Amino acid sequence: MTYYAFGGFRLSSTLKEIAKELGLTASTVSRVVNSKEYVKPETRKLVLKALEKYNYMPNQTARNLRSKKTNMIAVIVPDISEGFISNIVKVLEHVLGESGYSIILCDTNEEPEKEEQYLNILLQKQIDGVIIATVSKKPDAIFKYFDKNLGVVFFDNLPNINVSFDAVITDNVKSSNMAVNYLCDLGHKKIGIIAAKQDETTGFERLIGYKKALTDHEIEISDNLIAIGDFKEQSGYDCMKTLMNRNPDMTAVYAVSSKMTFGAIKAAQENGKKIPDDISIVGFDVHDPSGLICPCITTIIQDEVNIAKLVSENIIKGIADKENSVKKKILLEANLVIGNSCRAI
Amino acid sequence: MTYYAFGGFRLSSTLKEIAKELGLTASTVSRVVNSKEYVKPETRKLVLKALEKYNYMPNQTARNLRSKKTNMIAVIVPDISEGFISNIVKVLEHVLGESGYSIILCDTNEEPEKEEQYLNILLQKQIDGVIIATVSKKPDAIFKYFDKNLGVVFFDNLPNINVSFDAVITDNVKSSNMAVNYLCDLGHKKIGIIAAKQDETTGFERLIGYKKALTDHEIEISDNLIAIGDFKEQSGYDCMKTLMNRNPDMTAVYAVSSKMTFGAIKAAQENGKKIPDDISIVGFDVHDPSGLICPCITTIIQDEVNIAKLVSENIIKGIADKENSVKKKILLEANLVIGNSCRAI
DNA sequence: GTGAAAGCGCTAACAC
DNA sequence: GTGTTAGCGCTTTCAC
Repeated sequence: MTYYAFGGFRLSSTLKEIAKELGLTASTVSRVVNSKEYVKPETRKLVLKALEKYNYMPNQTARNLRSKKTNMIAVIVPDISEGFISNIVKVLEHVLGESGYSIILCDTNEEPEKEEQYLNILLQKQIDGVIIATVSKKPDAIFKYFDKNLGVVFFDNLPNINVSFDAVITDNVKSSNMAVNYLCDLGHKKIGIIAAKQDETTGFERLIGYKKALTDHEIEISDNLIAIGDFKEQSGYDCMKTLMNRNPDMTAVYAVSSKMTFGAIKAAQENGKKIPDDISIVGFDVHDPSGLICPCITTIIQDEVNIAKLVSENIIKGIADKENSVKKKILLEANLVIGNSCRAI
Repeated sequence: MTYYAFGGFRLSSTLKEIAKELGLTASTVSRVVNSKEYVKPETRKLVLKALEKYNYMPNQTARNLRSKKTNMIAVIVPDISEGFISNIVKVLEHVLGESGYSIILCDTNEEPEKEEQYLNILLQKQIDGVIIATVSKKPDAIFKYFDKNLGVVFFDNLPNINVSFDAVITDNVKSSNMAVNYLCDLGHKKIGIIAAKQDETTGFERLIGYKKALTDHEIEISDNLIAIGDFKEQSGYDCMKTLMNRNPDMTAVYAVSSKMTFGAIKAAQENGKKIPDDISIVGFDVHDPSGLICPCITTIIQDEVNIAKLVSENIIKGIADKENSVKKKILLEANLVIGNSCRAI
């Protein structure tokens, strides 16, 4: 087995050092490093050999200072351990990496204040752009950090503010509509919803879609069938209990987040309800990497890959052409993935 | 609703500009910014007001260049969408953030070559440290990037090399031992293992633990009961098929990764085997955020929070005292979480 | 207490 | 073709 001293051959030489070694000047060496013209072929060869010999690596910090670019993009998310988020982050990292960007990951743990703290640090770090799934209720607090030198793209949830900005999101109204239509078409009339915070666009729009579907099917909207949670499992559980209490005749429930779906199912099972025999369930963002969840849950699945690709595309555009890039909101369609958590009635 | 021009109040002024405004010099303003002594109280007050007025933010790029520190730590992982990894990354980000570090996330997608590519870029970016769950088979290729200016901590899988380095890992031998002991104690004699790549320490050591448990229980080790996968679901499926073919009398299987466990279960179910009635299964790293997987799988769960905390602690130490910090390997115990995928025999 | 000067490592405009 | 110079924004001696 080969023996190594910890630490390999990095000598971390500078342009100047190498130039001195060769009796040249930093400019010339720089020209070679950056493959610029106007260097005598022989000189170039000499320099290249020295670069190799000293294992030269350009110091990006110095370059950043000069170019006022860092090739770093921050990705601010509420919870990296959530499937929907980590799937998107994975693609973001991959696609943006191919364009030479590195990703600074910031997990706010769903705490709005942390978004501000992060933005403060990140701007000092001179990042080129920020991709953010915000949970903030105070768009002012966030927007004040954005200036023309920063590319910004929102995804998942949007700030509730009257300014144009770039965003890539799922058409939440349409998705919910699809989910609830599906239940209506199966013959359900008493359909509950476990919605979410109405001051977040995701929560708000998903409720709209539910109402629209009912209206389209000429089913009356009843407040008794609407419960508002906070995206987390416990609230799904609590909401489900409430809904079941209030509506003994409810035959289906639509829950607008994965964790609330899990909570709802546990509440139903605890009350002795079988899924889908006694109650049908449609979820949102329910990922099952195991493929072993039973019953297999019918759920809305967002187009994570394309969300990430479009976010990447737009942040790159936004960084390249800060002044003129037209701010736009891109809506993607989601899919209803049919499992066996719903039955016809 | 308030109206905003996109872009808030950032004026991105420099020390020099502010100094000029006040008829002072950058040094003095710098002293105030950095809360240094030797500034007349009145001057300080004046400067503070100006800093506020112009919303001064120090340019970290410039500071980095000067201080040769960036307060950035790279985290290189094979797959951020895997539960074990994202749980650890979440804690790392949180703990290291509290110490003023930002995290650059690098997902290698299990491709060893990408580790080298990343390290190359990261070193140019002058990161202070790197935390890495390597998948590389050529430790040389990685080690050559590590010098005394870089804090390095390994976790999960270790490079197979004769150099001392910092690492925090689960005691794989002991964990496997625990898993297989459990099966033995339930009375199983014909216990299969779906192990993993023997050139990765994780794969290698988990097989050792299996053998040790059998030996301790005076059960003969049979090659027929050993299948080697690659951590992924398909291989778990394939290995399970092979094991079942070769050993019709096999009553239990231990799979050393979550995805292989899922694959194995599907293969078993496809062959009409009920779990745990016909075959008992113990998995590794099987996370079920839904709590709805049935049967609930008995599995080894690593102590992710403490792994992340110890990694953080050690990378910080390693960065602070590069020369003298003693390189050490920290072994943590895992837990066997009992579900209902195993039965006594 | 404050300023002047140098320099972190690199690049680019301008000279020669 | 190559060197000289200046400067990105900041910190830190060293003078005064």
